[in-house]
Amino acid sequence: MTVRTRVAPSPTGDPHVGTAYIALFNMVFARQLGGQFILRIEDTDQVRSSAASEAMILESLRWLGLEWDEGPDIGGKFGPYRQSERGDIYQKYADQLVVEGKAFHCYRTAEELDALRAELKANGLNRALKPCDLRLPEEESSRRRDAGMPYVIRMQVPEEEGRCPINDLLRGDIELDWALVDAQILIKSDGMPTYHLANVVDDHLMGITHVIRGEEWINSAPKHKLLYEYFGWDMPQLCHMPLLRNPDKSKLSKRKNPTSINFYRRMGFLPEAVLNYLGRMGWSMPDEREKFTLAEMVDQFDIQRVSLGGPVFDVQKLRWLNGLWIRESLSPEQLLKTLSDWAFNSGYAAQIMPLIQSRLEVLSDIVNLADFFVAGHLSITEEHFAGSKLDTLVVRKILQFSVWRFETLRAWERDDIFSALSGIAQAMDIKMKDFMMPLFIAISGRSTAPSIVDAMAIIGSDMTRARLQDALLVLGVASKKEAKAWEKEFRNLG
RNA sequence: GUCCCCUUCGUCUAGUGGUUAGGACACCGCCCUUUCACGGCGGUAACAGGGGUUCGAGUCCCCUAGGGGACGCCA
Repeated sequence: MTVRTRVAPSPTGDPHVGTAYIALFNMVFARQLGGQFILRIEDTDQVRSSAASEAMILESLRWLGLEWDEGPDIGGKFGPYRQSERGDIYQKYADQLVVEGKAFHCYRTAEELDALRAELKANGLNRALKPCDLRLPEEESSRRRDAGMPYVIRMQVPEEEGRCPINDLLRGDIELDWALVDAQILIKSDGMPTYHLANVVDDHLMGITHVIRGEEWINSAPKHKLLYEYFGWDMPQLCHMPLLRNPDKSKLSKRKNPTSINFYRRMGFLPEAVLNYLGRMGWSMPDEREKFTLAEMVDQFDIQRVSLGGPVFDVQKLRWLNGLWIRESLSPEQLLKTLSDWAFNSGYAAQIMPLIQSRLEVLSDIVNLADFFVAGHLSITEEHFAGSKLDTLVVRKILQFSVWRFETLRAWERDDIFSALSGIAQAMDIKMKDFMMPLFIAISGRSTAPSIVDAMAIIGSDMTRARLQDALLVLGVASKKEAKAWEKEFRNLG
């Protein structure tokens, strides 16, 4: 028996706690039954990730204590489906479907697709785009082909009404409407496979027997099932886990919560505690104990004990559990080692030294100079911003725009951060000195501190974001009306 | 809007036809204590609503409501 999970990379390499959550349940499920657990980087979209961001994600998952098996070599190891090494294996299978009439080339442009969707909607048809919608007159089709226009390979799907039964390990049989299943693209115009094709082909080649994934995938299960049928392959048993939620019950998201494993690591949570907490999301030990190790979870695991309501990720309870781990599972000697491994080591602390050396008169000054490098949330108030020459409204915008800009930053490095910030300052026509003041306060808690851009790079993107958002909370987050206006203004900054 | 999934204290959950509906976080009170924390003891607090089935329903069925998700050349 072989279980797999797929992790989607993010440009900055920040692994989402939701990813770790799913990975944990995959691993525990597989290990309990003595099977293999395979982790694969999901990246058919070359824009999203780099080798560096993938390495970061895997490193974070290892930090948590997750371990996975290599799995069979199907033409490439972990990593993106770079066209040179991987792309062709999917192309082959897609071509096979085309030959068999189970997929077809589609020359429709993005504009045409928009129009077709709008037309369906205008006609009151709640139906996905079907092969018949996409069909072009034969001459037009060949004209585009001869002109060398880009095309995609789409799968054939049933056009008639009907239901597709899907079996879920936790929910039993579910029926979905074929009407909602579109002629899914299998190979994009750049030659890369989509998740749907890669997923099915990979899982088959790797002999995957069970797929545990997030609930958001339920709706695409019919496509996957159909592909298995087209290929004549056995379909793995599906199991959809509930989605982790924000306190407002929406799907756990970066905008409302720190979601990166790296944030919790920087914050000083122990990996054992984080994993323990994730294991309590939607699952409980038979004896209801709150604290348990990964090994204990593996030992006692029963997938049927997963409860289906989407659990709210409660940082307060995670803090309590982490405290329990610190108090009960660490000797004073181990605590010291844990602390130095965390931040008082030559890796982390060494980065700080060049920034503070010129400011130090006596060594004890370090506490006041560098506290914010090891702190989590800072306790700042409105008064901290009193020294700024700028209007509070402008200060709030600076903070918000910075947060938004950082969201699109590809790499979290000093120079990129600096140019992002100076770009905003210039566009807003604010002197760099005045522009940076609120950021100094948000990040360090003071208006005078070592280079704040360096500090941001050191404390990491999630901690930076969290502190900026804390500051925004102090000064007042944008109201709905403001948010709309600000977003427009932000876009126009260029 | 359409389809799918979900619904026990504010939050995480136990519960698989008969329970005073249990535990944990948070909150409140008391004790311990030079303070605070830890720890100990106690308290407030939940079966979304309505219909069935049944001697009996948090547990099974139906309807309604609410929440979430999906409707991409993203995964």
